[in-house]
Amino acid sequence: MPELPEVETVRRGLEPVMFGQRIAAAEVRREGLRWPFPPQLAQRLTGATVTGLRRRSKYILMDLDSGEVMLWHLGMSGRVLISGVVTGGFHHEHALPQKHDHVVLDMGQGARITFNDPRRFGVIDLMTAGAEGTHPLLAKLGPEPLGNDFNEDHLASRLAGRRVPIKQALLDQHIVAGLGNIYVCEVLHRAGIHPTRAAGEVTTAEVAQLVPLIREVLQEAISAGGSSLRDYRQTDGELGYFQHAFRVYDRSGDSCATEGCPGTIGRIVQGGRSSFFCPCCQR
DNA sequence: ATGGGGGCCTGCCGGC
DNA sequence: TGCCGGCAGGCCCCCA
Repeated sequence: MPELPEVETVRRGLEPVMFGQRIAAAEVRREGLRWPFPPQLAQRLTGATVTGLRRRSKYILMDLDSGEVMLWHLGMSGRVLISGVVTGGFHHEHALPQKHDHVVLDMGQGARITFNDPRRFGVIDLMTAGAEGTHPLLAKLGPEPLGNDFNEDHLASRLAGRRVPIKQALLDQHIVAGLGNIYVCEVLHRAGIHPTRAAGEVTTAEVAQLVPLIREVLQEAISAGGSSLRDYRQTDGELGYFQHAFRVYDRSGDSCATEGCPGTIGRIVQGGRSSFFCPCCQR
């Protein structure tokens, strides 16, 4: 489910109710998700104050005054909902526990944060502060696509000589961290690049276009609160609305949105994932 | 090093 | 109505 824009939207939702607040109670309702939770998770969280909320790629990092950092990944179906607070004059009551609510945090001020994940591909872990660089899930990640380390030189050097399709290269989190299936499809369409083209065959000029287009698509999606297809929701339960701006993703059979292009959006499978593209204007 | 494919889970949707 | 196959915003791991 969540790619960078969705995770950033969740982070922004959590910030006002978690930053500077104490975790009064932590309920851990199963042993783990994709991997077992760290030992004594609930005890290690209880009483800690959140001193920072950061995002790295598709991970949310919560700094705790206990000297630990909690890492969340939402996998394919993870959701984070906030209840018990007033937003926009509306009071969100605590809901009854739902199926697949795995971890519940009650903050000192009354907000409740619930991590729900039906497919359980998500991750929750704890690490020592400052250990981000060595955490196995974070250590080898490529640069943040919205940061300065992601630029034409970096992308060109990582694509050079690679025979993998550009679609799969952009999904590779070691090359650039945070893109997923939706946004790679959208980026390649805006760039006019066919998803099956070998990464090493993407020209210098095209790489130069890809960098700002990746930033553009991600920024637009963040501004829209992410994309809601099936399970994703913002932390207040509202849908994201970038899905209305999709030009190719899940639009097989639609007319191409490119000005003057007579093409029809098609679908192929690459690396076991659907790729949506216009065979006419993507070459 | 690179690449391909399997596997982890649950839920939903369409076809028969 | 019920069953079954296919598919889903991710990513690790093993094999050649």
